Amino acid sequence: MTASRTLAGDARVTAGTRARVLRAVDAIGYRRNEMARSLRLGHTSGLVGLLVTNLRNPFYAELALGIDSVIAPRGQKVVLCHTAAEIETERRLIGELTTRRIDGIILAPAGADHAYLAPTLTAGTPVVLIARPPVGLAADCVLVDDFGGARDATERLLAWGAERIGFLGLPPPVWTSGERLRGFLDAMSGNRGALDPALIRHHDGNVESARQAVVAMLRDDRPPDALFCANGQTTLGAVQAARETGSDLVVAGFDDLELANLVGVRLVLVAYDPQELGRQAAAKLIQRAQHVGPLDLPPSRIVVPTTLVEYGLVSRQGRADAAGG
Amino acid sequence: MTASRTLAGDARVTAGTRARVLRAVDAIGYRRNEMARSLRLGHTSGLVGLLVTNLRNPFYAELALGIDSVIAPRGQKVVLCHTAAEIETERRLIGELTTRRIDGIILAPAGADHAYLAPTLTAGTPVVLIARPPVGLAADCVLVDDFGGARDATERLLAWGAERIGFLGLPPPVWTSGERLRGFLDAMSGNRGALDPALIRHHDGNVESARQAVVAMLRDDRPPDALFCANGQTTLGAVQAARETGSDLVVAGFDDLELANLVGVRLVLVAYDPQELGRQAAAKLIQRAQHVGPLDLPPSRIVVPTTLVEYGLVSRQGRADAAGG
DNA sequence: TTGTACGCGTTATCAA
DNA sequence: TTGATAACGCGTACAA
Repeated sequence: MTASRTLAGDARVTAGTRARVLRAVDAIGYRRNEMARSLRLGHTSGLVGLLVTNLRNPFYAELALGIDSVIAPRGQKVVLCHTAAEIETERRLIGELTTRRIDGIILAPAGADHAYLAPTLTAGTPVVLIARPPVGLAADCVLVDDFGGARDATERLLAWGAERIGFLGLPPPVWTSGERLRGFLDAMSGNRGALDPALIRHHDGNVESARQAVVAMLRDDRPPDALFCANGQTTLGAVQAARETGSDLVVAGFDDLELANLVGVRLVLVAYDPQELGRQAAAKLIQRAQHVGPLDLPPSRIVVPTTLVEYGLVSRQGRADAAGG
Repeated sequence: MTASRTLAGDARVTAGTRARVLRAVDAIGYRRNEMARSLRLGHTSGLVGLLVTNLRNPFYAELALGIDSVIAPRGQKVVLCHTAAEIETERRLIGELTTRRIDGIILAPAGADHAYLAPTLTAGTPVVLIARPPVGLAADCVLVDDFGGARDATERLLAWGAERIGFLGLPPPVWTSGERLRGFLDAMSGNRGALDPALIRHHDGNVESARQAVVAMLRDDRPPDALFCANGQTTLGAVQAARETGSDLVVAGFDDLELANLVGVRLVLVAYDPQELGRQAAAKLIQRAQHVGPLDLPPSRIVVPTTLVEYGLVSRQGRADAAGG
């Protein structure tokens, strides 16, 4: 129909007919159907799937923002899916997304084995893994420098003179916690005297379980004088525990913290830019979508760097007291 | 084709042919095209658009989670769009979403006038506004009890014995800040002596501008002894300023805070459940989609309640010191 | 400049 | 039980 040409901005339409078409469009509130358009044109959906395990973690909101900043200028949008860390949910959602001809998937995987994604990749839907490397699969991933960040933070604790350093994180199956433990141990290898295997502990993953674990450590006969916390929730719990027990515990942890300078605990935190992870993942997805065969380009592993941020103690009088007193 | 019937689980297919179809499907990695399917069936996209002004605000992540918890069991998904508080971007995104036959839109509007949404509504796409009521439009909305929360928190400051209470928020065009100012003034009407119009101020919206504004107030000849902060960023800045100047300022504020008990400032915060807003908005969207005419059901205004949370001062020795010393 | 025919991938309907 | 045909709304190619 001529209407199609008019709306497409085709020059071969009389000004008169164009006006008539536009008037009619306005009258009936016509909007062209993008689904039908995509079907005819062989387009994909213009949607990028983002699957996350825990939307409450502000990390994922920042991640989404980074992705959006790259894909929105191309007219693409983010479909946000919450897997609740359930592998079955993750698989089902991936299936539903691919049948909608999604442009690509950015996945923070729940499970340790990602082989089930192979058919999705060979079917032409690019997948980029976030925060964990692929296992049993050749796919792109964007990681945080978990090992280096943990090592650097631990070395800072040693430089501060810590003599008994503990480690608290999530149980081993979680890849990031494992890497952070490796980084911790690497730093400690230079000062084995400060390392007591009994001070390497794990907790459930929420703030409260971390708090209880740290309280238990602090009330022990030989409490640590410093603690490395493998994730943000752990750090929150540790800070609460240190204040609650009146301990002088010095804390290192992954993920930066709002108001960290005011919590009354000496801290060194591993900071990184979650938006940068999103930007890198989205860019890789776009690059991958432009290549036809999945193996034109070898799978890449992009590592986002970390930095340390120190927080001393701010006294009630407003002096920054870096000596920890 | 018989393949369609097989995949649809139609009973009128021989076990033999069914097996042959499934084998072929497996061999070529066939996935049915949901876009074509929707076109034929007259379905909508199964997507709900969520447009937010600032993804970095954790409020929106919680909101998305609440929405997802209601729509995911129905097979729907959230399309997340970041408007960056730009009205033009908001309008463009809404246009792009409606052409994709989106099931509905949940919008945290950037501007004050929402009349431009009327065609979208009459075209049959339900819209629910979040956190701000519609202006120039008959549409559903889900609000926080901004007025009541602000009033309650201010009354708590008065009950604590505050004698000079300031107000800091975003400039008037922001509806929520206006409501919170109304609530503040309502509470103060019972104690006009504590009210000094010179202590009602506004700032830009980020933590740093709030901090500077509060430092200025505290260094004034007649500083406030308590401050109501109209949003979360404001509260963060105020807490920093109070600690930095060594002031005994007591702070009330909207939005709860992580580690609020440790920041060394006596606080009363207005808390609410952002997930509940999301659930309510999604439920309303679904209800609206089930009614054909836009006016079968009158537009509703759902208000989510708030609660107060008090934080005293925790001394370094671990005592909770509710007297503020 | 405008209208007609066809096909994108799928399913409803009817014929075989 | 299976295969053929038409149609969902749109855009391309060609005819008028």
